[in-house]
Amino acid sequence: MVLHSVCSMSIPASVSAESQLQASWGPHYNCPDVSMVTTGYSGRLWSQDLHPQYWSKYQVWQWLQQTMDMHQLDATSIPFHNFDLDGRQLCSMTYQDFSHLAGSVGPILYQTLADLKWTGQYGPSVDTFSPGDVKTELDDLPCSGLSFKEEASFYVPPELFEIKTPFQSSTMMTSPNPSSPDHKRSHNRSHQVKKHNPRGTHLWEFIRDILLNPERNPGLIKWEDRTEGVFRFLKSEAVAQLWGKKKNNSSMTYEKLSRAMRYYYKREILERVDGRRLVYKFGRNARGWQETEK
DNA sequence: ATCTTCTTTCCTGCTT
DNA sequence: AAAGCAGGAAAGAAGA
Repeated sequence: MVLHSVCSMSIPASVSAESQLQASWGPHYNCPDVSMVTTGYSGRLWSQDLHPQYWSKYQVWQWLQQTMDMHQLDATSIPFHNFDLDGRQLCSMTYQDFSHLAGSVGPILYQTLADLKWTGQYGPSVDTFSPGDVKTELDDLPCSGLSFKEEASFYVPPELFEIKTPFQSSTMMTSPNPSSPDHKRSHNRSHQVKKHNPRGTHLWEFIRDILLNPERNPGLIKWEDRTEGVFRFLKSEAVAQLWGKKKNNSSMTYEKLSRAMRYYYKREILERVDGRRLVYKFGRNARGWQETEK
């Protein structure tokens, strides 16, 4: 039980390239501490006695993470990099600023911070802003509350590039380098997200997010028909490796990944595309891939 | 403790 | 022949 790792957002001087690759920027991916925080939450979630005004950037991020967690929101639905702010800057943000920077989650963050500023703890906002206020049932899927542009603007499959965001550093510290199958199993699903998406990013979301970031998708997957949601794997094994890396499973292959993909047919997250190798199509239950969500 | 969900792993057979 | 597809079966991991 370690709260230290939670978002040990301080960036250690020696973060290996490998660990960077394993990291991701959101709890969505493996920020183990998140659930710890949730678990340990007992009325007063925020342990800092400091007024928000005096928070460091690190503390701002901690607060962000915990707030998302508390509201059972997927942390991928906000661009953490937009919150590279210290407490003073955070406190000077208006309601509109929050909405602008965090989309549909903005009001929740604004309200939560407002409560915190005036009461020093999480108060009525928890009830005032239930997740249902900003989420629909279908919103259980990450990013679904945002438009394509919004999500594409901030989601960055961390494995695909080496830019280190502050949040990445927090997660990378806690990701052991897997070397054995046993190891991989014991660590990969620890806590990524919560109730509505308990195991963190699903495979189809991982695929979707690669597709939504063509500028950082080095020819792994491409759209065949953007409006119809048809896409094709260009480097099937590379995608599998990335998926494996994300799950701390070094033995992932496209064969196994594709089996998981085929299970999506039944759930209508994917539709079959007959006769075409490596081609899939998003189904009616896949969310967040459309340019303009219906 | 048990159930459920979402994979992961392995497999056989088929198709391209 | 190799790679990919289809889908059954079993099991693991973790949340409810």
